[in-house]
Amino acid sequence: MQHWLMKSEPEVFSIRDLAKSPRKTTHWEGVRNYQARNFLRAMKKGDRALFYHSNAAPPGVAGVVEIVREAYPDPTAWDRKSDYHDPKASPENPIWSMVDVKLVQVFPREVPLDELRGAKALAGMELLRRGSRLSVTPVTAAEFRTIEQLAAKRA
DNA sequence: GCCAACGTTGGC
DNA sequence: GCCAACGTTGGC
Repeated sequence: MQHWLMKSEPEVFSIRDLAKSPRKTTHWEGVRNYQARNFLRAMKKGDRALFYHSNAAPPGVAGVVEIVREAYPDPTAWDRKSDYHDPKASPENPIWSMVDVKLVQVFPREVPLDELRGAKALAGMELLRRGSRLSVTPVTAAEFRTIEQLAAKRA
């Protein structure tokens, strides 16, 4: 099983929105970066991902989701009314992919970014690299476990 | 709201 | 293929 981290701006879609969604499942649409898209395509059913709140105060990891459907075309790419519209995409040439994710757990507390930065075990995390902006990144099993443990701890 | 870092676009 | 200009991300 692989592990991942997926960013979402809570003002756009938060982990609470996911908890309120039918079957606690959503389409992870709108990824418009090739590297992030390729990570989406590498995801396997049953993989787990950390749900990260970006552009938040404070930003941090809010919980865990599971990949319940592997990559398939993202129809918002050729929807001219969508914020994620890409004029180069079409049903014949979808370009962009999405997966479906299901909520596994809302952490009892969010693990804020500064706490991630303070954890020695996370020193190599892609998310923490200076200038890192990728919205989907792989995470090692050890990093994933470390963050779960931080979430279970009192601040 | 600012701005550093990064990705993309397009002229040449 | 280079690279300047531009747009976006996301922490602060």
